[in-house]
Amino acid sequence: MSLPNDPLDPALAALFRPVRAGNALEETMERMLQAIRLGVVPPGGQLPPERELSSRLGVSRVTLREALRALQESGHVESRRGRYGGTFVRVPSSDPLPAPDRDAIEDTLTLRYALETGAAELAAARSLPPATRRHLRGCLADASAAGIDHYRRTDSRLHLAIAEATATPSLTAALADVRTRLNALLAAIPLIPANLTHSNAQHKTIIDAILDGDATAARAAMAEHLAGTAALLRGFLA
Amino acid sequence: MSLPNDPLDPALAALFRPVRAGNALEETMERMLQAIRLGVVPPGGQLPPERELSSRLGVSRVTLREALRALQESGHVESRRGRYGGTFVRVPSSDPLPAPDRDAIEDTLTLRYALETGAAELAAARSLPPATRRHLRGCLADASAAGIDHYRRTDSRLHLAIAEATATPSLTAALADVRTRLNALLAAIPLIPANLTHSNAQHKTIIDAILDGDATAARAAMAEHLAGTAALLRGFLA
DNA sequence: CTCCAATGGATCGAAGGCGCTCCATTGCTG
DNA sequence: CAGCAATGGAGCGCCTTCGATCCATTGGAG
Repeated sequence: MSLPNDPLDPALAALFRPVRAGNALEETMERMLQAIRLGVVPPGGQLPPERELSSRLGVSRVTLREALRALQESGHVESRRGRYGGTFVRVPSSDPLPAPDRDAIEDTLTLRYALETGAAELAAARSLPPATRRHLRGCLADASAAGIDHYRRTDSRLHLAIAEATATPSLTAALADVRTRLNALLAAIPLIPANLTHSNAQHKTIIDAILDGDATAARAAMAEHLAGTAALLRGFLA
Repeated sequence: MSLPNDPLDPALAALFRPVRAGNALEETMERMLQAIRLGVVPPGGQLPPERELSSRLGVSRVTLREALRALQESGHVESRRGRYGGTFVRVPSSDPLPAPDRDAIEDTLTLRYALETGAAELAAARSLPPATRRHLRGCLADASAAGIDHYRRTDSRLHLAIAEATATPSLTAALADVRTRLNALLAAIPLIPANLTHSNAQHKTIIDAILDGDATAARAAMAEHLAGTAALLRGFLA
């Protein structure tokens, strides 16, 4: 009649995980940093007005402003008052991220594999509207043209664009999360020009397959692309 | 220098989504209901002690107890005091779930496709420990033996077991979430014996492929299995 | 029979977060 | 040059949630 609660069924552990990601303030800061680090809001770019942001994040304006004030003091953003004022992203900001442990690395890489290969396949299987096709090509061009400074930001945007192409908000959100975790890992290893060239070629293969509507090829190309990054990370962080 | 915030970049929407799932109390209730509905804690089974649960859920005991009291009044659980007391799951409880809209259906089914096919492939690609192999066979047998009353619970457990077999906590958690959303959809359509037989055959194919270590076959079998459910749902809820 | 350990039950003060309202600044518009 | 609109800045009272502590109940252990 009673369960063996000692080793605790892994299914239970999955369901009885923490309900809230902790402090609302910290979580808000984390989100804003995500947007900056992923390059979704580029350096110099303007964040949405506080009233809109707080509403989107489901957080009071008071809390949002506390988060923004902290980011201001840490030099990530800058606020200007008055009409046509706003909050702006300041620097490319190379913040040191905490080094994750081995289990967390495998967890991140495995979840990433499932989500990104799935997204690539699904994007290829859909009939993409012209605007989406343009966006994909644009992100690909940006990533190819990016020097070492902007590479990871444009790379993140390209991968996010693929997720968006599936028109599945949950999938995009999940992938944005895992991407943030991945960037935390990538921050700990050097960016080698040879890898960059290699990645660009793979990106082109992936996007071509998606635009061609070849789901199998898109999945395979993505899998190969991810394997490269995964091997690199395991090598540096093992 | 400023962003086109009007239609709002979908990537921004993905990042600037709500920080907290709302009320801590409601979220806690939802989690407990998940555990009950997914059959992770079977009818008559005992929940972990309040102190442990509140700690796992990252919620104060006060809040957890409020949630439990609500579930008690709705007849889902029952509490007994004293040593060897505890909180126990009461009935199979057929609660009516709110009907989701069309976009939510596609969102759920698409995310599910990405996660479940990924999980099947990854589980097959791993070298599974004996205990995991046994667990998979056990869940398969339970689902096959289950009558119409217990089918969806055992089915949920089987799919969760596949996710657990990947040894990737994030993936298991994500899949548990999407499964809950799926069950909300399934609750709105009838369970047809013919589908049940068909599903059981597909389950066997999937598990066999996983135990054989045939990743490609596992993915394909899972994709076919999901297509059946998806078509059924689209048919009934379109 | 007594004690004890494990569980649920209850209360209180402190902190976090929210909704609301009003203020301050700025630059375009007429 | 005066007004206005859009933005950031700041304060107040309320509700939720938390952490800690103590109480109540129960059944086995000694």
